Amino acid sequence: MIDYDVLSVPEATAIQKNLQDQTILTPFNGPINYIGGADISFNKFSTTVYAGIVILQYPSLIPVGYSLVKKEVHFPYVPGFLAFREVPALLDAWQQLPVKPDILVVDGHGIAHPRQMGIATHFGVLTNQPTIGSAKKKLYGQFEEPGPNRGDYTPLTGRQGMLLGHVLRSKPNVKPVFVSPGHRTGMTDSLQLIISCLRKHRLPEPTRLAHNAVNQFRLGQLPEGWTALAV
DNA sequence: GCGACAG
DNA sequence: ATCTTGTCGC
Repeated sequence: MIDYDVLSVPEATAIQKNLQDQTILTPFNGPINYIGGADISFNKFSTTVYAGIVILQYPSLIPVGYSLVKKEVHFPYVPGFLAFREVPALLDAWQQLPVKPDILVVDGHGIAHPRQMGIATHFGVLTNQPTIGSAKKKLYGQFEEPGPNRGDYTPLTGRQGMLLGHVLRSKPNVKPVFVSPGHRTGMTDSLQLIISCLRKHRLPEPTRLAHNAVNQFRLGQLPEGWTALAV
């Protein structure tokens, strides 16, 4: 495995281009018993990142456990290269899972990226696992504001009008979220799955719970390692 | 040169 | 991303 911490942006770009043609975007059919949510948290100006993956039952969306890992990172945050900063820690959290979820929702974009290699796609290709990207802000592409009701959505397009994902109104009166396929998932199924994960909040349950977990972990409220919940 | 810019 | 008070709306 390449050491992301010592890469230059040009070298990272070359890696993205290489991983790009390994991406599989066929629709996800398989049944879903467990779905995962992945996110990262860190203190400003610190090189320590707190990564976590939460596992939820599907379709109840009841959390059954979480894998938390602390790691040092030196690759800086550069728009378009988020994966080189967060993927290493997420891989540690992933390997620590006793059982893998059927599909994973990553906080960030999938193919809605300049080179179609957002963090969800990058992580998916490396682990060969089905992933979906769910981001709070646009990185790349054009779109029209979706309607006001929960579930309303509009297409996110790139060069030549290529469909990269969707802009989804996850809740009334809040900014929309950006959904795009990561790896081994398609455009329609990824959008529908995220819609099925919406409850009372702006963010879909997998990433919302992952965000809560890594934040509590960073604040010392939760222990590192794998923790099974009593459900 | 100017605007955009995941976390 | 994180920091951080009050305030508006359902």
